[in-house]
Amino acid sequence: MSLEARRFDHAEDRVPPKFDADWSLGPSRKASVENGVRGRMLDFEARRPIIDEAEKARCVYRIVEGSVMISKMLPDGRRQIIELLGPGDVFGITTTGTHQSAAETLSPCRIAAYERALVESDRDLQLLIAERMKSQICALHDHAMLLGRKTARERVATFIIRLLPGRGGAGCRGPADPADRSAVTVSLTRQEIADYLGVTLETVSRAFSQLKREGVLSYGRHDAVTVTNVCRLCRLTGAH
Amino acid sequence: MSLEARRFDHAEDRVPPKFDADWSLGPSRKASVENGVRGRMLDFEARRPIIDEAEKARCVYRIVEGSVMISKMLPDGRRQIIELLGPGDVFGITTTGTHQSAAETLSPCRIAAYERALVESDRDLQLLIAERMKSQICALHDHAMLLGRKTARERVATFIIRLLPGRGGAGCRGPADPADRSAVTVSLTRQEIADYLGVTLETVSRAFSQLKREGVLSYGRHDAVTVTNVCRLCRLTGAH
DNA sequence: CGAAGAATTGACCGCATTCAAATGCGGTGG
DNA sequence: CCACCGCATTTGAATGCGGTCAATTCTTCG
Repeated sequence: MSLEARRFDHAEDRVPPKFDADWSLGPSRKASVENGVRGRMLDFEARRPIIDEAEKARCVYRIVEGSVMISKMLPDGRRQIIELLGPGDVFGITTTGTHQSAAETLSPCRIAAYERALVESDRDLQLLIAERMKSQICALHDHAMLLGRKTARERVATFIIRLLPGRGGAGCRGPADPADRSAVTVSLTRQEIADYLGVTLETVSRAFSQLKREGVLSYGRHDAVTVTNVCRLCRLTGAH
Repeated sequence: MSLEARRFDHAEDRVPPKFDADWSLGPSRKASVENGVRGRMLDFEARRPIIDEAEKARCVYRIVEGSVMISKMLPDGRRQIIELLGPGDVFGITTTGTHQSAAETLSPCRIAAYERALVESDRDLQLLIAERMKSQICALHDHAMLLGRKTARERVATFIIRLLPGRGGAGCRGPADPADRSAVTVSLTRQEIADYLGVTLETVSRAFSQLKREGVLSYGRHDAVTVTNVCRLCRLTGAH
């Protein structure tokens, strides 16, 4: 159970997003929204706020490129990172007129912003968004299991496995290659990983160190990790 | 962090659902799906499994009446209850062809089951489902915050507040009525509450007892709780 | 009334948090 | 190139919240 009340405010170095006027509203086309994107296109640098918690909800957003984190804070400063999103994922969805969580870029991003009115009038867009919501719901389910029932070690193992595209899920059945290595870039700080996994940054650091000591991971720079034994890591996630 | 590996199998007393042949497929009508419900109508008694984890996904479900819990289990028996759902909520959504979580009724239920093929061909239905997915995503976000960052006491307080319809959210600003009581029925066992909140049943029990001792709650039978002081309880949730 | 299951309560333990200090790394300017 | 600074990370030691194990009480139901 985490009680740390450390405060976070990246907000002080807030910068207005530089966005191209690349938007083509026009009459609703039947054609896929994938290609000719309606709505504004926004470009952000890494670590820029996109949505503030409690901000008035104007748009729904869809990531074209880059990664974004969605988070919430309690009044005393405890933060939980709710989702880590990548290309295709949507955010800024709310049932009230107000956003209930904050969004911030983790890497340079290209993001499509759809006015709420536009979304409401465009069924193709609604379905595009709905489709992606489904997979995000599944991810939220998995994450609830992690947050509610997994040990710190299992959380970290699960986190790293998720960074390996295509591994850990359906691809990781049985003890495949014993000496099976794979490099990943961890673009989050220990604090952010901790806030995502519902533990403290010290606990995350200890888990990384232990996995390194045990020969499951190896890394020099903190963000360039090599998973030395994918299958062993997989068995540490609690899910297998 | 929870490590208990108690096993749950309500499944042994499985009973085939008695469902009326109340379905009216017919050609897709523009009219709201709310009234003339397409798809099968199923009736369940309380505590009946609807979906098994890892079951092949045939249908998407929508609750007409009653309440349902969605859960997941780790191989060693740790269980997490992911969502508690009521009328209007949808479940059985998955991106793969397989369900990734189990569903079980908590009360007698009337549930609409839509064949996946039907859903894919019916845009009105897709939008109806999408609309509800939005609010469920928001609930999942809130729950992630609870699971990741709140203390046991705060979790229980939050849980009880959520049972009070219309309270705790937008309705609970400022110290309103000081002596403000409200009765609720807790239809979950302590074990289920625990699995929902990511703690043990003993911890839930202790939290209830403490709240009772402090005069925030009062109850004789375990499931008929009166919140003696709603606002005080609200302040214990960590969200205010 | 008695049995079975749920809930409560107590005692002890352990994992993760908390507090604190040391180390490592990247950037900046002399 | 190196010294220095700021920040993230690592590591250590102590504390405490919630988990675990176990015994008791309460409730329901046959």
